[in-house]
Amino acid sequence: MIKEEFKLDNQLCFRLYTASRLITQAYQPLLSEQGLTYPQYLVLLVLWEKDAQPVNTIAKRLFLETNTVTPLLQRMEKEGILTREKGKKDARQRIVSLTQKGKILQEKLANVPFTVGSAVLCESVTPETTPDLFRMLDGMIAKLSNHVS
Amino acid sequence: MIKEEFKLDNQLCFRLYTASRLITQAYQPLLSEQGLTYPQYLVLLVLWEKDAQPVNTIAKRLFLETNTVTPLLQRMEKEGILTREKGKKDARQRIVSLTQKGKILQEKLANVPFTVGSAVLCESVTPETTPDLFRMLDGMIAKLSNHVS
DNA sequence: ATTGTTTATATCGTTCGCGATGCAAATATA
DNA sequence: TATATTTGCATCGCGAACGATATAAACAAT
Repeated sequence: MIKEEFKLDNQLCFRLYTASRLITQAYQPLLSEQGLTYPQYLVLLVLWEKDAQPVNTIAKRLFLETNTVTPLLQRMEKEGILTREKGKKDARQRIVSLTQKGKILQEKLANVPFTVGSAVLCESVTPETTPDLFRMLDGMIAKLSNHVS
Repeated sequence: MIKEEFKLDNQLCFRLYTASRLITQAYQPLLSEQGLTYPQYLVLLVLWEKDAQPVNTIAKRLFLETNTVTPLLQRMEKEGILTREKGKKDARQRIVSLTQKGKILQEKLANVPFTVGSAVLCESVTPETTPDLFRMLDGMIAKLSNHVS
């Protein structure tokens, strides 16, 4: 018999990995209407909160490396969603700013959070239980991201 | 001011996406010692539980598409971890079986679940709270995977 | 038996995610 | 000021994920 700790049904990571992929799939049809992918949507969330940020700041906010974010931003620039301008104070930086098209996308995607939200709600995930879920995920993220840096 | 539902800190999916990536990163150094990636490790978990399964069964167990799993299995076959033999009853199927090398990997990775487990435990994720976490993730996975299929 | 449909995999192209590496600007140090 | 180090970003290569498509075997219906 296989050891308990190797059973797939006992794996936290597999659950997170699967849940993450399946929710992303729930976003996909809504986002692709606007020609977006999920990671690109995350970049938009960051920039809608605060426009004109350097690459590094965006990457850190998303817990990603710059070598992941740079090509992603390049694709979005090619789509006319944002601009990447050389920093004036620090010429090494690239300041990423939304274009008008990028700003307007927020309105076109207004229904996305609600649509996806309702696709997730179930017996065990309700408005009452999500604070607990958020706490646990935030705790893990804090622990794991500190361990690295 | 940005709408609440677009704030990154209110996003469930972003938390899952981040937690999933960060835990996978915790596995990475342990797995790469044996030349494995995390998805390859998941395939091993499936096969250690039950050897000699067709591609489709493995894919379904992992909530993945066969066009993701096939190249993954091909790489593992090249590494001598498993074999992919044409099915005898049904020649369309490819029966995936562990080699001796693949079976022995379980012993070489014996410490992985514990190492990663302790990297995740924190104030809000404890042996007492993980059943709740599992329930919520399982609920979401069930809801989302039914909606698709 | 012929034709059509379904099923099990495989192939291809695009987009991440990230380690490794490179380069130029900024900063620190001698 | 000259040199060394650090920092910010880009490039490259590989391994997933996945949509679209292809191919061959199994099965169904004339």
